[in-house]
Amino acid sequence: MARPRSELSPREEILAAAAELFTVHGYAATTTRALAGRAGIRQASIYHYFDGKEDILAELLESTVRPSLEAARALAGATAEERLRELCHRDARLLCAGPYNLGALYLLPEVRTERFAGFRRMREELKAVYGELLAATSAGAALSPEDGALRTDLLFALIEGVILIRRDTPGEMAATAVETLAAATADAALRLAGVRDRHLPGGDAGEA
Amino acid sequence: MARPRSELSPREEILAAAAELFTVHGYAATTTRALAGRAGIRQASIYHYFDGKEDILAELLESTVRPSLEAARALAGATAEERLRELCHRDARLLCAGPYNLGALYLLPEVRTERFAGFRRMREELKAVYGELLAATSAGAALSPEDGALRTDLLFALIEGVILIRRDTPGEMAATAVETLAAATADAALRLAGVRDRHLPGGDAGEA
DNA sequence: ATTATCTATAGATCTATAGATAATGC
DNA sequence: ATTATCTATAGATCTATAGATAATGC
Repeated sequence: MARPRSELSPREEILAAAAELFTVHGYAATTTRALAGRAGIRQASIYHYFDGKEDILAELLESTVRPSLEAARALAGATAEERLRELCHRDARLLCAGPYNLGALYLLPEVRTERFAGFRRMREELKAVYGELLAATSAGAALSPEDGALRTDLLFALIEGVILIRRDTPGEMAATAVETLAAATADAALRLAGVRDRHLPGGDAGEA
Repeated sequence: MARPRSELSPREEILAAAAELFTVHGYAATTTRALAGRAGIRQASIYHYFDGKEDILAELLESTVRPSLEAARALAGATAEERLRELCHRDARLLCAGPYNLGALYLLPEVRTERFAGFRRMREELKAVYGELLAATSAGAALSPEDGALRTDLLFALIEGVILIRRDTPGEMAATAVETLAAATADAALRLAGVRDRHLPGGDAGEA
């Protein structure tokens, strides 16, 4: 139709609208009409690009974990401790950067339904990587399998906790604030994991 | 009407139904009809007990943080470290005990609306207690105000992360599982806070 | 011929209120 | 007289589809 009111294709426009409205108001409370309004098209035109409202959320969810999962499989650090820090730092940054709090989509109650099992599986895989890395550290190796699983849950919960922190912060975070939070989260995650910091005897890595 | 189909008054029956349905399906996706059905009454009868659907959620939210907040103001521990552990342990237990994952109500997108400002204020007060306790520990006292605020956010995020952990656990947690998770969460929280465990050189307090 | 878009609407809800009826407590 | 409960429904949506119209790409 050659009416590019912005850089984005209509399909991307719909996804951007959904990213904003689903994260702020939730899935059920966001009508297809509101979505269309924000995307600059008519309500019915959404169905030319998506089979239904659920498909929009599914695409957003998967496009959000996929980069984390792929990055998790290609970590550069030499030791398990270094790779774990790298993973935590990167995920924390992904969660707090960008114009919308996309991680908040994970929190939506609708995500528990069968339709989003694909997303949940990817998220479980990501968590499994955290578990393997933790088990490969000297602190993690000292734990029983049950305690290791428990600590993995807590570690992963802390990373996802960044979503909650961001939700309480109004507006988009500045680039420096993103870095500060990501670094502090990685530090906190390693302390939680029980990894002793070998650089500074005080305990804090202190990248302030 | 003298038809107590259970121990609960109709009003409590409605709140119990809402606790279940709001935590599982969310607020917007739960209809007043579904609520009434679960409570064993007719849809319109809800309005005899509540002014509207929002009031039901508001009551659930406030009745969930209030105990945490009151307990936070009456901690028994002698040192700040002990009181912080006590607070973390108690909140973690409150979040993972009970038949429904009531903490999941905090995650609902609707909670950000003006109607629930009262709840949000109470939650902020609870977080402030965490911040004060952290600052009173030797580890916390060593931090700049900014780093202290950041670490408080992370500490609080970990505690609320228990909600996410529980959400991934099917069914109600057994009493022993609740204790294990609450203790592990408190341990993890203190490591995150930077509090050195003075009892065991290994790092873990280990109340398993 | 296919792709993109729109208007109009079917069909299914949903919240909250109106108004009736019955039980309860003075 | 008040409290509890019900049936019925007004009024407002909401999702998805039908079907028309126009632009695009062979």
